[in-house]
Amino acid sequence: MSPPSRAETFPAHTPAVSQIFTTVLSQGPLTRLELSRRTGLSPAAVTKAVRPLIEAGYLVEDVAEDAPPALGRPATLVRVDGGRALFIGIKVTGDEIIGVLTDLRCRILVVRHLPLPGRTPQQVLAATTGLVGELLTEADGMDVTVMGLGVAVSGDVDRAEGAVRYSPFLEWRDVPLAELAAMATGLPVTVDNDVRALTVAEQWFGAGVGLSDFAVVTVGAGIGCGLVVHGRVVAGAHGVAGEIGHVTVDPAGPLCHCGNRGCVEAIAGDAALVREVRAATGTEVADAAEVLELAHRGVAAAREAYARAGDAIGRGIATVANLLGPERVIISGEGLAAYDLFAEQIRAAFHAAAFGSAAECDLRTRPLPFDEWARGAAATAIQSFIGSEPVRARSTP
Amino acid sequence: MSPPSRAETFPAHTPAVSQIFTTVLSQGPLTRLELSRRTGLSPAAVTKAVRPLIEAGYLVEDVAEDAPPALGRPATLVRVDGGRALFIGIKVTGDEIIGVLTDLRCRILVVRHLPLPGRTPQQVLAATTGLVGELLTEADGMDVTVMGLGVAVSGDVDRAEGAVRYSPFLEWRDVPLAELAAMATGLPVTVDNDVRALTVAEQWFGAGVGLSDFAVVTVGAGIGCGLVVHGRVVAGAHGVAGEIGHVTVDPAGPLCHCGNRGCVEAIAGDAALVREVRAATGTEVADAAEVLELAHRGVAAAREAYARAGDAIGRGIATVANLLGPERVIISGEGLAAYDLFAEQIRAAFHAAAFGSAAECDLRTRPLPFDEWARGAAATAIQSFIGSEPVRARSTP
DNA sequence: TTTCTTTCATTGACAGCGGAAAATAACGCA
DNA sequence: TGCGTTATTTTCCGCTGTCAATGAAAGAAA
Repeated sequence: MSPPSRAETFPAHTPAVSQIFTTVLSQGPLTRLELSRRTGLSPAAVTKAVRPLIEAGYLVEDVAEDAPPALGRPATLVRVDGGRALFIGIKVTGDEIIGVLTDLRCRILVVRHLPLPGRTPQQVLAATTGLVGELLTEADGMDVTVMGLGVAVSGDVDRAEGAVRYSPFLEWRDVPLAELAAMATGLPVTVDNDVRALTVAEQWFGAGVGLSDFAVVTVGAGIGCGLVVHGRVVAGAHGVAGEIGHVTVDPAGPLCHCGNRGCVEAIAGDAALVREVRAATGTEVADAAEVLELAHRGVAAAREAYARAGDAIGRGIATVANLLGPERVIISGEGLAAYDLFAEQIRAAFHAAAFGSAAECDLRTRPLPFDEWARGAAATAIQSFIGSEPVRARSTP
Repeated sequence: MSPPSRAETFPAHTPAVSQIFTTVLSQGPLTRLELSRRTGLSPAAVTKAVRPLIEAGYLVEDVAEDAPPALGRPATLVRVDGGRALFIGIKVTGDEIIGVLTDLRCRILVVRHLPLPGRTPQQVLAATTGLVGELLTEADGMDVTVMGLGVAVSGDVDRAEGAVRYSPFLEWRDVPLAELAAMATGLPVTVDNDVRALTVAEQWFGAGVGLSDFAVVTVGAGIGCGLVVHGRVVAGAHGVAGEIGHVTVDPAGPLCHCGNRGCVEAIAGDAALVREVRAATGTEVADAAEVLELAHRGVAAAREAYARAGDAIGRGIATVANLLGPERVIISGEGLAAYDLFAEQIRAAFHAAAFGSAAECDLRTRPLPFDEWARGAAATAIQSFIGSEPVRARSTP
């Protein structure tokens, strides 16, 4: 039972309050004066924005422990009370759904997997509802309310409407998933594309904190990319963006399922690795994990496949860097388990193909447990909860 | 002599005033109510924002001429008084500078060309000062003040600082051009990259009006690209962005001056066209104009060169569309004179390589007289004058 | 101990922006 | 002349963030 004096909603969604909270959330404990510097608000405005957040229990004060003996009044730190609210994130894949229970700081508390009986909206919705129920039961013991549910799905997703426009993988068209899930669970629901959700998580809680222009590249079964430009995740006018997987790197390369030749994904995706090793060795290879094992055992065909994959990924990243000039590119995804096998190739290809000072972009890798996809979904729920949705009038800015 | 009651500075740079003025400037004459709808402001706020703009003479009222007999009080249109202020735009090329005198609506009034005696900052500055002087003389007869000077230079330009970081073409490094030009001319000066300047012009006065996500691709000696994402021109963290010319479309293609193979520019730039035709026919070919003539006369080698160029450009545009999902791509540049020769190839290659609904992007061509580059420079000066510079605090948005 | 100095934080008066609602204006039409 | 209708303006009001001064909490100096 939470203290009755605390309202269960977030304080007013005024710009300053949202901005202050978001800054504390992503940039760790900060003093008010430091907040003032980072946000450009006056110290007075910071005080006024912090107060309701502390009263509502979302922020707490904290004395700096390892404070070096400094002159003047010691600063009090302000940090987010992660335990103040809980969120659930769900990632839908082809054969299972993964759910996480996180706190307000998007730290994973519980992970649950559930196999999918099928891929129809009804089946996925039923499984989601079940998994959410399990996680809610877990949350019951924690005396804190679950404030939102985020769902991440691959494909063309309209986040504002909470609808899946088209998901080739699930074979869905125009499914109002947010509405359905909200009805079934009673929670506020956000639905977003999986790569974009992961990008939000990186932007707020990961390697993208404090950056206004960066990219996340995921390597795995497919090759995906989330872009942050001018501090906002790029959604694309037609729901498609960040399709680095279908950037052509070699028009004479292997055929891709999209119909073209030499897409990054057709060279560096899991299926491509398996196919290449199969063709080169003549032996049956089951999956990417086996290719990885062969490569680590020193099998030349497998190592070469990884080298080609690294080259394609590096070129793809260079294309992103040449077009957008991001400060950083975060390379992640399940395929990163094999990072030692393509690291060198990625960097070499990137530096060869990056134009001018685009090469100064910081390439950084982050291991990505599969759960992180679900965490990304939770991050979108947190974003929505604290009301920092990007909304703008329809005029020329 | 301008009326003494009119202040020579723009009314307060409050958000609403800037937004209203920008909207009227780019979306033509509008009624106040329509402005309210387009900006999301209340009708009252529109009235209050419009008044000081009218008092200062930047906006004027206008009765709708072709008004269909409608019910109720007839609306009064509000439009920008182009004659209220003048601006000068300068484009620096390798061997000459081009200057335009424009009105507040960025309509070109006078064009002047001046050959460059050399490329040192001193020489370019002297020529610029001279050309600005000539244009100021022209302006003298118009009884209106020149309010700003914009300079467009190719290369890595830091617009905020008004400095040219690195221009390979001019062989400049860290030239504080804005400061120098301001000293020499006494005008407020903006300095920006040439393609970005052109993009600003399209965003406010051209085919990008009302769009928050689009791209401008310029075809000519080089292949350039300006990107608008989330309503703002992309500058790139390291000063480089939009380098579509150095996106690889064929790793086995011709060597590019950037050191790589098969860049768009290495296939579709003027130099590439000349080189290919020269190699195929064995005859001497002077420049791109001659290639164009040969192609129009039906010479196969020339037509094929254009076909390959169109293919490369189409693939490059598809890459942009796959990554960013723009609503529209505006194809422009001097090379567009040969558009009939590559139109088909551009579209075919684009549609083949665009992934999913990225193909819904609207490809549109705009002829670009060379003067337009200078007009772009003037557009940056106008933008700066009316104070809609994108400024944001350094926190996570 | 007392008093400075320094830095962090808060307060309270205040200005200005933008919103809501009501009033006003300018028509066609009966 | 009134009435309905749409556009615009006015009036008032709340809210947000700034400014300038004040308070708070240390260490340093006297």
